Amino acid sequence: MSNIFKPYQASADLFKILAHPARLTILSILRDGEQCVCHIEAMLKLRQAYISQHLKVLKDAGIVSVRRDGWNMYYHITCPEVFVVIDTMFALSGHPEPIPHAHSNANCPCPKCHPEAGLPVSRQVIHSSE
Amino acid sequence: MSNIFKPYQASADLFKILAHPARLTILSILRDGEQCVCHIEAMLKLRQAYISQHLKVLKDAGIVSVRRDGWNMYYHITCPEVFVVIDTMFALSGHPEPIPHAHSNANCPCPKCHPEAGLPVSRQVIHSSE
DNA sequence: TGAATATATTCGACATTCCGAATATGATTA
DNA sequence: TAATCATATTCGGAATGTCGAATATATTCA
Repeated sequence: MSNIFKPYQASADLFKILAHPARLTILSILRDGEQCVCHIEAMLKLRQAYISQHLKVLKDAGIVSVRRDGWNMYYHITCPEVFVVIDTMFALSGHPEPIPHAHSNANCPCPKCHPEAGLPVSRQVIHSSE
Repeated sequence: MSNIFKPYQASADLFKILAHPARLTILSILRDGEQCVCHIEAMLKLRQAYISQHLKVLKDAGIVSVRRDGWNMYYHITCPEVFVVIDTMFALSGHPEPIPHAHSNANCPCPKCHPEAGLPVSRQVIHSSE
């Protein structure tokens, strides 16, 4: 492509990665520590494959990495600097400060959130919150 | 779309605007003051219509505004806060500080750069720089 | 080994963006 | 008014992104 664009190509590419609300939401969930896919799934109530696709984009961009633990894949942030960009943009678009990620352990079936951690999610008892 | 994304939609939209090297380059030119389209054209050596298309995107997003002066349209930044985001991203992608925009007046035929300002560009004498 | 589980990949339809070519618009000068 | 000038818009094809459905993979348990 045009040679003039060269210095801004990398920035533009990274902006493109951030230009999707699903990915921004996923990053906000990973922000305060690693989470497995099923946790993200439970939080966002979105299809697993859909989340996996976005996680792949983030991973290919070097923003997150994965660690396997038994059945589960735990994703974590490897480039926390992106949050400086994201927070600035978030403030710019009307939000004074980042939204804290509410870990609603009660409704999340993943082994990290659930008391009976380690059991297959399908065998865990979901505690109704009332 | 999904309700969960709502808080991040505006941020994602703005990221999308910034996710193009041509637009980042144009913004860097406008950074230190308004410029007419033909100045941008001369700096980037790109087709006029192409630049106009990107300027429209930036204008629709509320990042720049236009002022007419005779034949020329002068664009200027109306949302300088975006540079906080851009600079942060630029630093993140390997550049310690923003690239200063070199106004090479000698080669730019626009009325703002040229000594015989006010004449149609086509009638101006381009001073070779040697 | 085979079934169950969490997650990943592939495929395809659809939407959007990119960008060149051609043309239109609106201001200015003769 | 007609020609000229800077800039804008429209159109269309190619490339890319989105996202659902189906399927594949790797791990663990029985």
